[in-house]
Parts: sequence; C-alpha cells; structure tokens
Amino acid sequence: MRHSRERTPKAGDIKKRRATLRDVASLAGVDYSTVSRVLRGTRDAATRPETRERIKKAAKELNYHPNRLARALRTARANYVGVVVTDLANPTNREMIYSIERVAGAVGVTTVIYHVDDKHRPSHTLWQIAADSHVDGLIIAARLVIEGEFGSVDDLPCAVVVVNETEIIDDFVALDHAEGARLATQHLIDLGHRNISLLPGEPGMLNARRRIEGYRKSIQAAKLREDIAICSGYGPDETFDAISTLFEGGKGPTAVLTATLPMAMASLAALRERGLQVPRDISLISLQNDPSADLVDPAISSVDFPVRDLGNTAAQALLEKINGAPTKLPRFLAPIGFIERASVAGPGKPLQ
Amino acid sequence: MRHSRERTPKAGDIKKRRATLRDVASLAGVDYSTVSRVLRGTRDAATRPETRERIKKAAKELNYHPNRLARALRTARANYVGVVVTDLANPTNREMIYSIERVAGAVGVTTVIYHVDDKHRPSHTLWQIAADSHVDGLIIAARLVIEGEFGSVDDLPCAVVVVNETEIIDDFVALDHAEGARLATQHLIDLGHRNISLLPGEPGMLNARRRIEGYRKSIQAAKLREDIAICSGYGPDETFDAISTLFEGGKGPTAVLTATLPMAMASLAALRERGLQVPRDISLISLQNDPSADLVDPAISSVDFPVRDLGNTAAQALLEKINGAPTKLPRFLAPIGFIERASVAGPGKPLQ
DNA sequence: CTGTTAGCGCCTTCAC
DNA sequence: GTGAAGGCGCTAACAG
Repeated sequence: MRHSRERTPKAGDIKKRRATLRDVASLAGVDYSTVSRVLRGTRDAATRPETRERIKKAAKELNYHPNRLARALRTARANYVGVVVTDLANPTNREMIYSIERVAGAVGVTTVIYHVDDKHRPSHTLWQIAADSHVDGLIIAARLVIEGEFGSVDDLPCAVVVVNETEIIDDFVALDHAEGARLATQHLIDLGHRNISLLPGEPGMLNARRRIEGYRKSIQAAKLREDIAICSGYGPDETFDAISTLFEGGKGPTAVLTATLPMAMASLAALRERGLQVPRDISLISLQNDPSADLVDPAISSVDFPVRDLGNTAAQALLEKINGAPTKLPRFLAPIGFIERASVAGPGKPLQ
Repeated sequence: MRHSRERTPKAGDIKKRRATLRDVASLAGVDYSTVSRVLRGTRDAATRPETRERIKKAAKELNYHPNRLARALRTARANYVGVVVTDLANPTNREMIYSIERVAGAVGVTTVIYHVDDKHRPSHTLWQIAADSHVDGLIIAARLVIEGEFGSVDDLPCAVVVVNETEIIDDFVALDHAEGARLATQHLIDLGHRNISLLPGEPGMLNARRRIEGYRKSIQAAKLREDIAICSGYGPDETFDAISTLFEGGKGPTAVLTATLPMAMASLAALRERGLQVPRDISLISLQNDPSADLVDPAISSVDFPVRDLGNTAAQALLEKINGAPTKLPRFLAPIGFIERASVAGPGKPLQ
C-alpha cells in the first residue's frame, strides 16, 4: 500500500468519506463552529463578510452537505415526518400524501413514506419506527394498527396524528364517511330506488361502521329495508363474493354503494358477469372518488371528499404538535359533494 | 412549578424523554457499555446470565428502544434503505417496493419511500436525500432525475441502484421493454394485423425508446409501416391526444399497444368515444400488467414482466453494494410472457 | 467577531 | 466479566 492511512479530504473526494464541518473549516482556515454558524445563517450578520465568503467557497468546493443525522441527534429534531400507510394503491392515501408533502416541504421538513403490511407481520412495527428517532412525527393512515404492540398510539415516542381508517385517538381527523354514505343513499332514494345495498368495507374498521351509520339514517327515514354485504377485504375477490351474497335468494337490489373505487370497478365486473347492465338494470355509486372513475364504462358516479384538506389538516396539526403547540383537529371532514357520472339512473323493473 | 427539573426516568415515562442506555444501566446497576453489549447480543456469552437478565428486565421496564440515529452516527450505518419514486400510483413501482421491503426486511433493514415530483421542484433533491445519512442506500425508480443538481447518480454520497425509467449507470436493472414490445407486436402480426400503432410513453425516457426499438424490430421484419404516437406524459389526457393523432387523416390502426395499463384504460375510453369497439374493431394490448386489467370491459391483454424479480434483484444488489461487495447486475429482465385476456382479436374489415 | 467546550446516544477498543 | 474513555458530526452556550 502506497497511500498513507490519513488522507486530507479534497474536492471530489466524496462518497467514501463525506466532507464535514472540520474539513470545510480547515480549508477556510477558521474554527468549525464558525462554519456551522455561517452555513446555517445563524448570527449571520455577526460574521465578517469576507470570512463568510471564504467559508461558503470552501463548502462548495468540498461539496459539503450537513449530516442531518448528526444534527438531528444534537438538536433532537430530525426535520423529517413519516406517513404510515398499509396500501400504496389507495388513491385517497396518494392524494393525501401529496398534500402532506407540500405542507411539510414548505417549512423544510422532508416527508418519507412507511409502508406496513397489515396482514403479514411488518418488519418494522410502529413502535420501532417511532423510536428510531428518524422522524419527529408520524401521520398514521394505516388500516390496521398492530394491537398489543403498545398500549395506545398516544404512547408512541413521537408526535402522532391518526388519519382515517383507524381507531380514534385525540389527534384524529378523517373523512366523514357517514355523511357521504347518507348523501349517496338519499340521492338514490330520491331517484326512486327502494332496494339499495351497501358494501361498506372491512368489518370492524371505523369507516365501514360509519358508512353503515349514514346509510342507515337515510334508509330508516325512508322506511326501507337495509341490505348490507360485509366484505372481508377491499380486493376484487372479496367484492365479487359480496356481490354474490346480494343476489342470494334470487332478489337483488336496484342500486349498490361501494366503499372504494376499486370495489366499484370489481362490482361493475361482477354485475356484468351476472348479465346485469349498469345503470339500466342496476345503479352503482362509489363512496370514493378518483379521476380513473371516468375511464371505465360506464363512468362511475362518486362521492367526492376533500382529500387534500385532509392531508393539509393532518400535516399542519402534526407540525404544530411537534412544535409543542397542539391544535384541536376537526374530527370529520364533510364530503364536497356528489359527482354525477354515468353509473346511476332511476330504478327499472325490479328483477324477480 | 412544583416539579424539580431533574427527573429520574421511570417506566411509562416515555414520550417526553426516552429511556437511554444510561437509564437502563443505572436501573440495572451496571455500566452502560455492558447494557449496550447485552442488548445487542455482542459477546453475549461473555456476560454473566444473571446480569444479563437484570439488564433485560430493566430495559423492558423502561421500554427501552435504541436510538437508531445515534447508532447510525456512530457506526456509519443506518440500516435504512430508501426507494425513490415519482409516481406512487404506478403498479410496477408498487409491486417492486413490496419485494424490496421483503428482501431488506429479511436482514433487518428498514425500507422507506421517498416521493419526488418530477414536475414541480421537489422539496428534497436526490442529493439532499443521499447526503442526509438517513439511508445507507437508494434505489432510484424515479422517472426524472433532476439534472444539473449533481454530476451523475454515481457521485451520490451513498450506495445507489437505478431501476427502470432512468438513464443508465453501472448499477442499473430494468424490465426488458424492448423485448416486451417486440413480443406483443409479433403476436398481433401473427394474428393478421397490418396496421399496428404504438403509444410508447414519454419521449426521451429510456423505456419509451426501448419499446420503440422492439416494436420496430417486429414491424420491419414483417415489412409493415410503423405508426408511433408520442405522448407528452402517461396521463389520461395525453393518452386521449395520442389516440386522436392515430386517426388523423381518417385511417386508423387495427391494433394499438400502450406503454402502461392506465394508458390502456384511457385508450379504451378514447376508442369507445370514437365509436370503436374493442376487440371487434380494434385490438388493444398493454405493455404493463396488473390484476386490475381484469376488471375492465373488455379485460385488457397484457405483457407480463417479472416485477418482483426486479425488486429482489435491485434490493439484493443495493445491499451488497452497501456492504462493499458489488455485484454485476443483469441489465434487462425478460418478460414472463403474454397474458391473453379479452382485448385482442384478429383484424376486422379495416376502417376507411 | 471568532474560538473553546460540552455533550446528543451510542459503539468499541482497551484496561482491569 | 465489566468499567473507562474516546469519538461519530453537529449545535449552542460561553469566553475572549
């Protein structure tokens, strides 16, 4: 070996060993604490412009980037937030993530996404994630919180806001699925439908319960018979099964409400398979909206929710909680309205 | 204020101040370096079983979780990898992420997802992410790498593997879209089609170029005329526009190939809008597969790629690169095959 | 205006 | 078998 073991860092010498404050300091001929001050802009006016320039030049030359790990350890602030989801495909989650990123990004906070599996054992539990100290706070949009792992989400060792499909804690905000279901059901009733079925989603989940609640409100006010098909999941197979149960005994509904858009698409396929045409024979409404609802035939009428507001609200609240100034969250965000597309019509002759 | 400022930590006293090694040590009456050894299992046999138990009990009582930030700083190893994507909706990305998680999780490495926007200025650039030291390595599946931000992805200050839609560096692996397009085109030709159009995706992107390449191979071998509609993006609007250009001049194709499944769905809608029926009037093949291809009417025939292999391969390579034992990556993964569904038929009477 | 100093929580030789 | 001590890269008083 020719090379000495101690190497003085120089420009372009990144990758194996990144430039540190000391490297910049020695190149600029100052103390490294001064470099820290200058590069962070603290007491900026207090540093001589000449020195400042020299430091900045040195930093650029060495391609210095602060080690945020070290900074986080020192300041007990990572400037990272995490959002935990169980399903990356969910369009609601996606939109929400985008708006969280915007809010956090605006104040220099980086957003990372943790995907945890609700079925298989997740490789990293919520507790681990929270205890890692990599993030200052977590927005939990996970469908299933692993029970028994910890007492309550409130006990997690970082700031937490829970969003949507999970049990309620204090810092919680969700879409008002009760009102969404009520509104859609009422719409169908106004159109003359008398046999309306609901596919509310996974039993036990808060949102499924609340969809049932809202649906029931309209159904009971109109003195109709309720017809709820619980699915064990949100996938196509579960949806097909649920649709099947609707037609057991020969008499089917004239309208169906589904919790999600993928479920609506699967329902469309299942209905088609039974020889039923939407909306001529049966109407269909999705309780979740997404642009892709426009691409299928027929385009699926949906209830539209303020998903961006949800993200903004959750992010804002988390940031405030991190800063020790917790705000009261609105618990439920009312739907924006009903988007009329092509999957709804008045009831035809009821099937026999 | 009644409470003294110094507080001795006790069980249940998390959240404000997390238990550290020292806390555990003082509760167990040993030095904290011993706690470190025991809890990590290092030289485990060398610690007296009795002491070991006391330490473990104390750790559990205080609900001790190591601060991985501090550990990462000390060991220069975060045991985190990141995957960078521009599009969370992309089903290929999704599947890939899941398999990356599995591979990484199996060796105790946590996977986080970074979403960067290719249009708007991302709040965190690749350089920042890499320099943060929060992750040991990055799998970059981003459609657009922000140019000019750094010389080359190879210079990023952490291990990097590039996947799919990006310019090639040494550590690169992708799906063989050239072969996929060739295969699908050939299938159509074999069926008797003579006017086959391709919607290859965004111009300039590697995968679009390679789809064109493969398509061309089949087209030229059969001495057919090529017909490529460049889209400026992968969204529904761009797809509608592309379909429109196909029919300018009155004569349209009898079959069309799309780069992605969402594009295929949008094409289906666009074709329907023109009064064309799939597959009677025109055949449609998606060069990307996903279970949801089965839910639309007609179900969309697709080319199936080994997406999980892609994730496994990329993750494995990244892990090895992090450990300083880089492996040569296969550059392109051949398609698994063609999934026959309902969107393809022989050519009917060509339109006039 | 700039340097000195003391850690953040952890790992890791090196003694004893 | 266990304790002592140094330092990862950085920030934040406090000196001077």
